Amino acid sequence: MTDSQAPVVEQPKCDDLLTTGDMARLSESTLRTVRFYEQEGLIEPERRSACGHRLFSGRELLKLQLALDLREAGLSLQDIKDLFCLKSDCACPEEASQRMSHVLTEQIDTMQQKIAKLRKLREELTAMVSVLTECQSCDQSNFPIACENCDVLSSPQLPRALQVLWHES
Amino acid sequence: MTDSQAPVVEQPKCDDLLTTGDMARLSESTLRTVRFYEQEGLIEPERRSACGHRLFSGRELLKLQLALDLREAGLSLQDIKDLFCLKSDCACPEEASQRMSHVLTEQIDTMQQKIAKLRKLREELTAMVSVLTECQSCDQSNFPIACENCDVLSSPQLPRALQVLWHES
DNA sequence: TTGCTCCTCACGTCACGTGAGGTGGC
DNA sequence: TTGCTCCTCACGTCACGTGAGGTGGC
Repeated sequence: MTDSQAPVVEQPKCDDLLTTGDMARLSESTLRTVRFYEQEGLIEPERRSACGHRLFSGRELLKLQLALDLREAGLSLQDIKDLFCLKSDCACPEEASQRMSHVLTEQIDTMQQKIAKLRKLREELTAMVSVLTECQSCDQSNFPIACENCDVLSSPQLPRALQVLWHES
Repeated sequence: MTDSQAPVVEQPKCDDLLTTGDMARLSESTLRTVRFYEQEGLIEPERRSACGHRLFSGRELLKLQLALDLREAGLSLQDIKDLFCLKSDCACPEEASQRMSHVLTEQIDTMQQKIAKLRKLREELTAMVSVLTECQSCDQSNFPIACENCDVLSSPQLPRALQVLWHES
């Protein structure tokens, strides 16, 4: 298994720590967010450099990335903090895995609902764009008054977005 | 077509207006949100009642509902205001339909990306819950130190959420 | 008189954004 | 000396939440 030809010495690399800027770049967030998440107790630098710069481990980058994804999914920072310390707040594996599974299952559920809502809205907007292609070649001079009587908008089941964003009355 | 048996007189019903409370209930939002959206110029009451209560038309309810859905999808109130007055800011149907289609297509795109991100995170959490079922019947007394050497967590491609929320180091 | 629904300030909150002014190593 | 990256306040912003105190019709 060991390659004696190229004995790349696996350095312990215990010092390849990440700066705040590294963290921001690698997580596609901002300096401000990295500092804010530290202040809120979501991540913690391993130590500070001589001149006071924060230095984070790779594990903290993982935590930051997961936290950002969970935020985007709609969880509050408090929710995420609770998740981060759920396991260590438990006394035994049964309790920990049960509580964790319970919380995660709830979150999976609300994510599913969000996905469904987004899909529905996306469908609505897509339907609207499709109707609008008919308007691209409209030759009515009397705009937008003529729209009111236009047969393009006379469908009985006009998508709501079209009613609101295109129809007047 | 007219049913002479039951001549339901179609009232003009020009007065079946909605109160702020009606708007909040029917849109599943709050009194505060309805008033805030009015203040920001997204909706407008048809008139006020004698005692100063806002009275909205059904069309404003549609606008409010769409606005709330677009907000949930990630648009800012300014984005939504821009959408609401895009058509009337245009001079001809070609310009209006083209600009509207362009904006909507961009939004559909970002929604698609959001859906993809949510699906991915949901998959990650689902995978984690599935691994956790193995921990439900764990008989290790030495929790959580024993987890570190547990073969359940020794998979080479452990989901990130599991690494962050379950693994210690 | 009591509930209920509405009203207008006005301060609070959450998750950051955005300068202002300063430091330290190439 | 100049850029670059980092630092700490500290005020601003967006989309509301949350009382406080008051009104008006059943």
